[in-house]
Amino acid sequence: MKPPHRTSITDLARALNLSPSTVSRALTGHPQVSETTKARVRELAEQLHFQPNQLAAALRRGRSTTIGVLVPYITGHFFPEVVNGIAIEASQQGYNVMICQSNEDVAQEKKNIELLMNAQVEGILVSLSSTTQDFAHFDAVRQAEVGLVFFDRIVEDMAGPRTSAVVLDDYAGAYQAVTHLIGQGCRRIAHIAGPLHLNIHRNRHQGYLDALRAHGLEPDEALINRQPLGLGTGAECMRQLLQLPAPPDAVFSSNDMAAVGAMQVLKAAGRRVPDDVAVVGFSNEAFTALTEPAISSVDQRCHQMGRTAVQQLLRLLRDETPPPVVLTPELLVRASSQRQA
Amino acid sequence: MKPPHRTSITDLARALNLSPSTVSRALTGHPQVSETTKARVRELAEQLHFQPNQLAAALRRGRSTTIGVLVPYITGHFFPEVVNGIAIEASQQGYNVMICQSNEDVAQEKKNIELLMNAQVEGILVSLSSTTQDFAHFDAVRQAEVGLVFFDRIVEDMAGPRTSAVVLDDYAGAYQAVTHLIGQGCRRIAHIAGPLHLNIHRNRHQGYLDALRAHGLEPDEALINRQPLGLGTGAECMRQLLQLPAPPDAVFSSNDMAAVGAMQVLKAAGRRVPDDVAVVGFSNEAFTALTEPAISSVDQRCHQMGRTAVQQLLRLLRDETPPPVVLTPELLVRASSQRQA
DNA sequence: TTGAAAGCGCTAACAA
DNA sequence: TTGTTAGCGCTTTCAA
Repeated sequence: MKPPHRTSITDLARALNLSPSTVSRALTGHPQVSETTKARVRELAEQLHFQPNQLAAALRRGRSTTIGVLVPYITGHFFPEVVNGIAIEASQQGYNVMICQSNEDVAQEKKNIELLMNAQVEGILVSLSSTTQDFAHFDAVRQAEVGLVFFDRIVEDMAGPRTSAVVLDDYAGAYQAVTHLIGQGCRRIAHIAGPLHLNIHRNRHQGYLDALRAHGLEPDEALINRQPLGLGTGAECMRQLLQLPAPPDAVFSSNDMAAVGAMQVLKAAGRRVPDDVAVVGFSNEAFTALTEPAISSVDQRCHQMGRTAVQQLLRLLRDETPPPVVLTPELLVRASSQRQA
Repeated sequence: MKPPHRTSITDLARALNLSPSTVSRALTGHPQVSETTKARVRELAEQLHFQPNQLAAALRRGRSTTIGVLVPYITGHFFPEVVNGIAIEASQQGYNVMICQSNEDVAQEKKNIELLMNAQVEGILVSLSSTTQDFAHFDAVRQAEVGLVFFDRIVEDMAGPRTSAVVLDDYAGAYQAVTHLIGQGCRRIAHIAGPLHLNIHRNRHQGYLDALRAHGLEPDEALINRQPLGLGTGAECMRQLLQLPAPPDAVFSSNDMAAVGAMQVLKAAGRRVPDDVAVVGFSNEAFTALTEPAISSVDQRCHQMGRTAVQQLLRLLRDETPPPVVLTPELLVRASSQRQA
């Protein structure tokens, strides 16, 4: 069995009676190489389907042109969209992308960070696993002169060399959503808030509170629920709300799944959405457009977030120190919160 | 500014008064190294946070332990789920994953294949772009002794060295779905089939026809629609079906989006689902569980497909010649097709 | 404008 | 059990 020989620069050099260095230079378009030589080299390379060995080049240069991405998981709506943005921007900038998932597990997160470091990536884009409390594994990254950009789920107080972040302005999104509901005439707006130890939920909750107060409405603790967010809990929560002496005339949910659950209960109870109770969710999941009525939701600019994360990383690699980027979300008004004029 | 020196095997060797080879062997658990030396090496490696340079190792070994994945896009439901399966299996088998998307464009597909080859991947898992007609760019892959596994969207007649495939048995999925509808008492079953030039749609269509005939029902051309599948076309198609002299008592749609469209029209027209008209979709998209009623659908075993693709690749790399794998889909019966007993 | 030589960090014969 | 040596394929001084 003959060795699986892929054509190398040395091969080209031999065939053309040139030195490897010249061939290498010709291929990378070095200005000091004569046009004729360049032409000869390129022609042969083309003809033999020559593919340069990135590994060798990277080893020699000390630059891999690869960036690592570490997300809690790659399914659902949000992360695939962000990763899509990352992939597109990275490819435009001439970088490859290596993707890992932590499955919301710190141990795997740690392992994956090592893996990416071993692969000699030039930078890492991370969205933290929900179980991450200790951040020591990221120190190693920065010591190794590898860029680090957190997105969406970030380490709050992690200013540091070669580190930046991209987040969504959850506060503004919630504020927009609630302001919109008030504009539709709603006065008792419930909030399915999610567990407040997560910063995204905390910020959305604050946006909710501030929007109410800014319009002269006093938040009512009875209208606020802090259960984990899911279809079932959204439904359960709505049932409780309907039994209040003064039930709400709107619901702002911190995620879309819970909003669906709430809406199903409303419909089953014979309440009209949006006329009796208006509903707004958060994340702009694909299914929000498919329920009946379609659910208004806050779009998280996933794609933009991915692109921005890559851009931040490239700035870090140029030794700039870009401040964290905060993206402004966009409220998409659909039937669930649009009352007749 | 001091050079960004990451600890190397040579460093460890110097510090321990050993040769690099011994250190290397100790690190990889070579049996011929004394336990004491191993312990010393490991301890120092730990202490200095030593991370081996994969690039160098891969170059030397001629094996990158990286596999490439090329999909039309990484958003939506199907591909992220498959990629998830790939990532998990690959990681378990000690491989890294490099992901590219073709955006349904042959040119990008070609470019990405080259990119992956340059990165010296050991194998590539591909789902074809819908515009791919010419397959020359894949010949190069196999000539380079790189494994090639097609999944979902495959090259039909591409038997070849170091090549395999994983697909879903679309025919069986459709057959199951239609048989189920017949079992629910449906007799005039419409089919939103999608354009039949795509093999997946063709196979599902055939499954539909055969299931009908197997139960003594003659297919009615008036009940079959071949428009591209979307929310709008599903709705449009349903409107037409309702105007037939003998409208259908069930709809089997080749995808879930069109099923939602059809169901919205049914509800708007005051038909009860499933009692007047039962509905079954295909793909088990997340939103099928969220509509009202929830839509029965055929699950495509995305996760399994990803894992299997990796397994097939590893077999190819062991010089086996595994036959293509055909996965059997699973019908998930939900409210949209479940009539009272 | 081109070539010679060295070396990125690692591993694997072969030797001792 | 450990060390010596060579080289994976590429880039990059330095010299011609």
